[in-house]
Amino acid sequence: MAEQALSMYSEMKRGGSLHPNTDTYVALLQGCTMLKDIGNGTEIHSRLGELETDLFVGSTLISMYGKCGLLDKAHEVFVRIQKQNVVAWTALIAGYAEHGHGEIALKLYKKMQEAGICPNAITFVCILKACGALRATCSGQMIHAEVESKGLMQTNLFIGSAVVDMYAKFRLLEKAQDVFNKLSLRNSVSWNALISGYSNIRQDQRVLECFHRMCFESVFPDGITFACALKACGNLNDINTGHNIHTEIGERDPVKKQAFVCNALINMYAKSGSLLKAQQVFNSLPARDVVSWTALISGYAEHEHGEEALECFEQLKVKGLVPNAVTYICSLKACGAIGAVEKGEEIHTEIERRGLLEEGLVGSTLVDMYARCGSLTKAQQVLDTLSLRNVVSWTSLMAGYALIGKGEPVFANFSRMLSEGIQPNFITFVVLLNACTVSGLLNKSQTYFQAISKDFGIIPLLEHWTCMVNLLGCLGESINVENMVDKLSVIPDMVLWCSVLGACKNWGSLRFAEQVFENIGIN
DNA sequence: GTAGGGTTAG
Repeated sequence: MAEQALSMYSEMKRGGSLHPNTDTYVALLQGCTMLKDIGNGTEIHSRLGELETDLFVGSTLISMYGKCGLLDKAHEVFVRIQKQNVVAWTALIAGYAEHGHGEIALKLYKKMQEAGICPNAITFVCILKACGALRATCSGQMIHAEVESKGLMQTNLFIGSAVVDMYAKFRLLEKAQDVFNKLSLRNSVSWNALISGYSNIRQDQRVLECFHRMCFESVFPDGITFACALKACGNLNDINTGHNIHTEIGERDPVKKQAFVCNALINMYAKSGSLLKAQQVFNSLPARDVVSWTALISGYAEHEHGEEALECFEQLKVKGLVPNAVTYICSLKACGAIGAVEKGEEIHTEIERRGLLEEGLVGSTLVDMYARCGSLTKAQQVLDTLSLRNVVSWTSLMAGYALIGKGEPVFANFSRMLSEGIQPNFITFVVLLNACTVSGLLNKSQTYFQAISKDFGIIPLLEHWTCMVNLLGCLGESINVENMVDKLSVIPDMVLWCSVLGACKNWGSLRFAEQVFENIGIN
């Protein structure tokens, strides 16, 4: 439709005899908005002349620029409109709300009311969205109360869904669920608002419960519902449900053609380790975007197929696609896993060239890659250049030193990390205790072990006890191992028992080994 | 006749 409108427009320009009216221009600009065709949109705008200030044409222009993220242009048009009504205001607010400028959206909302214009249902939807994105809980609750008092919650499904979505974005899922339960009508959008909320806080079991419940209540899931459900299956390793959903999608024509649904399928199989299925779905796609490739790379990288992951990384570039930050992160993980340091260096150069080093987890993954490959000098260099050094990047570096048997730099970097005001996490302590083991430092390890709870308020976990048992075992402190097992504040798992048995084997403590086997229940 | 909801790779 939109394409047709634009080709009619070309025809009109060629003929030169047609005189489009406001309706024609509104339709044309809507076409450009749908196609995100800002080139044609701007050209049409330049031909408008006086018509630009018409309320209908002007509002459509604001919407077009707003949706395409050209907010300054949207604002300029808004100012030139003679008498802005609620539609013009809302179109402008929507633009800001949709492009991460919730703060401005809220300010405009206030100004609109100061100008004597009352918000309507659509304005509320936009402003609820802005509150959700900003995590503006106070304003959000006030707006919620206002729409409630106007009785809009029960009469307008858009509003009901927007309120559920807002609380979900606040991560107040109990509240979101509460609002949802009180809705008199629910459609796929209200369900999706709730489901995506659970999905974002990784309540994957809840996601699937909602999914089934929704189907039971005869509300048809759409592409977005399927995408959330598949993500949950991947996280839960629930390949059965995932496969059932796959079958269901195959029977639903518009849904199975949506790119993001197909990508969610690839991801589900890849995450659950069904790499063959992931590759099959991938191969069957008519068009593959960078997300499809990245989902596949991630699957290979996480399941010990580093070579395949890097092969995909090359292929995607051959196809003319541009890797993004997530693609680099997954590919670097593959390099770290198989020790492909040269490939890692190549990717590093690419990241620097494209200015992506500070994006998300790119920097810490790069440190981790060098550390795993044993290139500690490079790892240290990268860490030093990062403007934001977090606990993950510090710990990765320290783990790398421990891995090659160097304890001293682990302790030195730990001090530097603390002096920068970064708090260690439980993995940091695992690394520190391992460093004590490789350096044979019993006293130091005991100091760190005590510091876990005393200075940092973390309860020592299984992993920390295992480190201590390993250390005592290495040093031949068999009596201390026995004492430690008596004092455990955690329920031992097989990993810990194996460490204990390792210590027994080192020092020939057959008697204690027999006790261990009794404990595990093997005689 | 102009403005509005939920989504995939880390």
